Amino acid sequence: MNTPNFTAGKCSDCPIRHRAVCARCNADELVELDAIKYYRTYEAGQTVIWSGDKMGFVGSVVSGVATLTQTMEDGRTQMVGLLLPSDFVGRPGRDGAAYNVVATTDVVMCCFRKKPFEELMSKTPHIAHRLLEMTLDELDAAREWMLVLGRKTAREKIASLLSIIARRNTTPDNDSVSTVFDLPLTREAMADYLGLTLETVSRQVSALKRDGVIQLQGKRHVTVPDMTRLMEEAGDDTDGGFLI
Amino acid sequence: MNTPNFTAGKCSDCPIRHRAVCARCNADELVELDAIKYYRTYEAGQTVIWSGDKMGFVGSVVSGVATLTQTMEDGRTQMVGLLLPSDFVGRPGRDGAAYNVVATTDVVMCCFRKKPFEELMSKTPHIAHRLLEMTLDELDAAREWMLVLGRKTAREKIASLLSIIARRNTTPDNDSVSTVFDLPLTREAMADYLGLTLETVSRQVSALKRDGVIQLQGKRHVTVPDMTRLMEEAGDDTDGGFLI
DNA sequence: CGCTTCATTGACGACGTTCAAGACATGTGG
DNA sequence: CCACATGTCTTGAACGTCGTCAATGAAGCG
Repeated sequence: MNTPNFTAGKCSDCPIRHRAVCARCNADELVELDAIKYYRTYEAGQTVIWSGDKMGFVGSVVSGVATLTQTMEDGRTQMVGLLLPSDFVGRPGRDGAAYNVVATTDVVMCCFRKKPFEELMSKTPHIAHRLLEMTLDELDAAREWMLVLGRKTAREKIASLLSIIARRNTTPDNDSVSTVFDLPLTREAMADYLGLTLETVSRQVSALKRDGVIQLQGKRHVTVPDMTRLMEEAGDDTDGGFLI
Repeated sequence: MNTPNFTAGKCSDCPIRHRAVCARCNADELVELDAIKYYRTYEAGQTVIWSGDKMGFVGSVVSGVATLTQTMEDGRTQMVGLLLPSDFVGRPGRDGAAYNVVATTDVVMCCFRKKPFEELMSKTPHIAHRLLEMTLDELDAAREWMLVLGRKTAREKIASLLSIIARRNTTPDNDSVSTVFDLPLTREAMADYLGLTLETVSRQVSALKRDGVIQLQGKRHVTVPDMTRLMEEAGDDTDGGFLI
């Protein structure tokens, strides 16, 4: 139900039309993209791409959530990206995948065959410009996350993750102030995101609940009565100083 | 002496001509860039840009080393980027700086006035393409660093930092195998990079020295007798599996 | 019902931080 | 030349956060 059925294919009806890599394209360019695109679906838990494998395509997440992870030989793993609808997957100009991509919910991807996509990119500036913009945003997000990983306590890390998900994933709430959302991640995935163990994640989530910062219905459904409080717990500036 | 005197201004003689944001530009485009560029020098320790300030320019590091840092209200700081010669500073399309930029050695910057640079970017694809490529590389580096911050031990972190600096900063060594370089960072800066305290950095550097992984002449001059050993200590794949 | 997966909770210990003292190098002034 | 100050780094001891290991609970499914 939070995976809307979009596998039809008309770009004009596409839910991510205005935010994805194709956002700036005009009608003509969309026709060209249309010719090299196809949809693929992945079930929750399925691996989309293995690190090191040759990639035949790049693409956008249309619906669902996927994760980007790195793994060391001994099995320690770190998530390095959370892919939400409209996020771009793959790197033009590179053959091999640098990370594992795993679907954490059912996922629909809009894929472009890589070679034609690269040619299209060099012909039309709109795609390249949008991709640059998106990459710069991701770089900012990665750097924000470096602060979380390097300097925040376990409690602050959890609060940071919750407020990020809340910001990108809120379902407009009927009863006013409080923010409500579903966690798209298991405790283990949260741990991999935050550089913690799943036990520590569980403990800190419980602690935030005990202290009234969040409420839980089941294990995944979260209510935040006071976002400002949550952001204070995250150690962030509460007065969101935004850059344009 | 490791700050070569380049403040003259002919792009053709520029030491970073082939790697910076201008790398792909042809002669005509260089002329246009030339018209909006100017050089600035900063002394070691000097702040180049304050986070939040309005930025009138973007630019490239020509020589020297600078750092990109984020700071929390209570003073905890995390380095999120290490700017070496040819690296790009600033974000086209954004007015305010998101990070502090501090020169750790004497630095020469090649600056472009922001507005004209943005106009030039939208006219010529070469600059935008090169910037996209560089941004993707930086994103990869940031993600690599997330693994270091989230999952590596203090000892592995130090070894990781040393091997990165060794890779980008090696002075070709007369006597064969061993790798020699100068650390451009204080212990405190290393700590800020690695999400550690300076005491822990000091202890782990001493430990690596005691165990023969590195040798020190003074506090900054490092000799690595066996790079493979160092990379093992870093927890990295020793067989550098490279992506193209 | 048993089986699996995901999550919670407790006890204990290791790793890294904190606090504190001291080493070492460089520079300044008497 | 020595006394003194300053900045950078090293080292030690005590502490605390988070990881490890293990048992238990809760929910979904054949």
